Amino acid sequence: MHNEKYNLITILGPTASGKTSVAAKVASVLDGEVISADSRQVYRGMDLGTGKDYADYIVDGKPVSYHLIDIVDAGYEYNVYEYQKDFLKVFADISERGKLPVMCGGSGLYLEAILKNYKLIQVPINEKLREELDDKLLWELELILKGYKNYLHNQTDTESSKRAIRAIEIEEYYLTHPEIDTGMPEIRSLVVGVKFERDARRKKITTRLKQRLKEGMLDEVQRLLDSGLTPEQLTYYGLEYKYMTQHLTGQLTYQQMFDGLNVAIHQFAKRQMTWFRRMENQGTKIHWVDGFMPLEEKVEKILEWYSGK
RNA sequence: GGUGCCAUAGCUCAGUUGGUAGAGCAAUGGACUGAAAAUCCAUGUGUCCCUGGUUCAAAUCCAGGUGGCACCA
Repeated sequence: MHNEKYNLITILGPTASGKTSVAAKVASVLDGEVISADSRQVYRGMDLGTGKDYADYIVDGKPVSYHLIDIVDAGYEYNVYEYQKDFLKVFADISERGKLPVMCGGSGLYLEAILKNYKLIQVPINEKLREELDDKLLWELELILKGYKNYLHNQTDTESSKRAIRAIEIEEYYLTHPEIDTGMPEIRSLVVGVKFERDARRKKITTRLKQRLKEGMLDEVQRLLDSGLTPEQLTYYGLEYKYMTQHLTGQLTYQQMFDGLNVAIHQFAKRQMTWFRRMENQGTKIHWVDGFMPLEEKVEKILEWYSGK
C-alpha cells in the first residue's frame, strides 16, 4: 500500500468530531499505525477528561497500534518541542517497518509543528542569562526580545516575565548556534478534516460531557488529587480538569461547573476551527468530510484522495 | 379580590432633571513556533411588554391592560 505522493495521512478535527475512529479505520485498511496529536492524551491517568477512548483503536475486532498516548505522568508539563521530537522518532520507526503513519488529533500547534516543519531545537537553561534578566521589568524584556531579528519566536511570549526570559534564552541560543538541523524528514501528508456544522458540533459536545460525567469523570479527577497532584497542577491542564477541580475544591457548585465547562469546551472547539481555517488560509489543503457521513463512506473518500483519484 | 414592586440585548441587569439606549456574561471573527485544552485581540446584537394620553420630544411622566413576584385578605 505504498504511495509516492504521501508518506503520512493526517486526520484532524475539533473535539467530539469522532476523528479517532476515522483514523483507526484508515490505519487498519492501509496497514498503518496511529500517531496521536493531542496535547493532553499524552498523560497517563487522564482518560475520560481528555476524551481518550481505547475502544476506538479496536477496528472490526482487531487492535490498531497507536502512539504518543500515555507517555508521561500526570503532573509533568509536556510541550511542542518534545512532541515534535517524539513524533519524529515514532514516524521513522513506523516508516522503517513499512507501515503507514496516520497522525490524528486536534492540537493545532502540534499538528503544524509537524506539517509545517517548525524549527525547534533543544535549548538548555542559561543560568547566567536568567540572573541578568531577573530584575528587569516586562517591558524591558519585550524590548530586548524585539532586538532579535534572525529567528521567529513565539508571539505570545510577552505575557509574563517568566515566558519572556525563556524566549530570550531561546533567541540567545539560536544566535550562538546558527546551524540548525532538526533532522526533519520530508513530510508529505494528505490532510483530512472531520467537521460538523456549528449547532451539531455544540450539541455533540454537550451530550458527550453529560455522558462522561455519568461514566465517572469526576472520580477520575478525585483520584488524581488523591494521588498527590495539587489543584494548581490539575488546573494547569485546562477545561475538564480545571472546572472539575474547582468543583471538587468547593469553588464552584455542580451546576456552575457544568455550565462553565460546557461553554468553555464550545469555545475551545471554535478556537480549534479558527486554527484549521488559518492553516487553510496559509496554504494547507484540508479535505473535509462531514461528520454525519457513515464511517465506511468517510474512509472510502479518504482512500480516493489518498490514491489520487 | 386588595395593595405594593417589577417588565430594557440570548441571559443577569444599568439607564441621572424626558432628548429613540449600555455593562458583564454568552455569541461571532481573528491571532498563535518550548503552557496551545494555554494566552491574547476585535465586533455586533434591541417592536425598551401592549394600548392610549401629556409633550416639540417618552425606556423615562399619566391612565388602562397583560404577565411575574411579594405581602394582606
